[in-house]
Amino acid sequence: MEKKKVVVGMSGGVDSSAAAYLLKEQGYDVIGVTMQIWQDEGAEEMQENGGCCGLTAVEDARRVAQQLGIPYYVMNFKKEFRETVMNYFIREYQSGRTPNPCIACNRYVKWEALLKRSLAIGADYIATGHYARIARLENGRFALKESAAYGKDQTYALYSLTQEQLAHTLMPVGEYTKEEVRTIAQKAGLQVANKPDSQEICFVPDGDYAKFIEEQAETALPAGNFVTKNGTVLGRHKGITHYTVGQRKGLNLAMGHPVFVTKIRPETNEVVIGEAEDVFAKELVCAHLNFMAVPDLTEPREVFAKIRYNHKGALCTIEKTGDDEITCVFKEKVRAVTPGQAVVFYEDDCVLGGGTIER
RNA sequence: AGGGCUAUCGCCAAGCGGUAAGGCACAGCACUUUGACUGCUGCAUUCGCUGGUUCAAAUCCAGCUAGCCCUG
Repeated sequence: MEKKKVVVGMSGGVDSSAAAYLLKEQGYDVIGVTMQIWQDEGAEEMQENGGCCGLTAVEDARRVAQQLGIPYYVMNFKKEFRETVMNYFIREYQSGRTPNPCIACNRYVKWEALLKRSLAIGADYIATGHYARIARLENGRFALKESAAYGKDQTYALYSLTQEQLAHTLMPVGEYTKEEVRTIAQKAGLQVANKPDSQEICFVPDGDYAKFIEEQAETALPAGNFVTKNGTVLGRHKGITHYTVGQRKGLNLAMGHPVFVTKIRPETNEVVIGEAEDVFAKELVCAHLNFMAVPDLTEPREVFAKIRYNHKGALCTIEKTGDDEITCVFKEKVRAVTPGQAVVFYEDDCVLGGGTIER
């Protein structure tokens, strides 16, 4: 019988390289693809920028593909990335919210644009080096399950995948720990086995996202006031794009004790400042829902919710409070519920679904 | 232009004759496929200025300067 064809998104890093290797071993007809997303042509010295979207990506990925003896292509997704990730990123910050570009990239670029193009060239699946497992549940639905790698699980950033997308996705690395993956890459003789993990926002190489926004938008948002919840003015802020809920550093407020951003009010251009305990909240409301393990939420349910990447999760009760809205009441207060970030619901190690935090 | 008080790192603030605490802010690093949080490290050879007393002064004395308060 004919081998299934799979397109592997190769970043040049260990994980996706190992993924390609594993799939080849498993007998798939593997095609390596690197997505070109934000790099400027001829961008010279972004070399350091390892990881998911760095520039050395193409070079490293091509070498790995060659080693594995699989066809390799570079596909240009700059337009899609620009529109669905960078512009979204800028817009969100300018609205006083805090976006998660990785989630947008997964959703719109990897699992929409890349999948579409891959299917178009005759592939049955796309695969990535994400630390997550895909399972077919008894109810017939596809769902993500947390990876075997303790601190590395990436299901949070993938909660928005649809059934259709999951049906055409493979994540071979999800069965292993990071150490095991490095070992696999080493044994396979891949030179990228020891590349450091990626981090920070790939299209903001120097980490100064606020500066990036100002450059891209070609205009900085106006300075405004830091205020207490009672309206007392504490000082001036540099523009709301510089802040996020729960932030402490960079406020330049010497109050004698640490103070934190509690809320951002775009309407009045105010950034509300409060005490450490003021940034804890008992509940949140999310929208733009996506369901995974279940088709919908018909009655209240007790689940674990992660409200940011690397959040350990907190016990809560979720209930549908609108057509496309869920209210989540936590058993214990959680720190820094931040509009714009995603909340993902888990039952055991299985992703039930999630949404975008609105308030 | 009478009287009193205070002047120590960007902010707050210990110190009271024996050779500059601490907090906040700030910086760097670590952590991290988002933003944050967190942790670690660093951060006044110098105490408004000028003299004096003393083996030794930020600490005592005098003058000057500045700010605050009260009384003109």
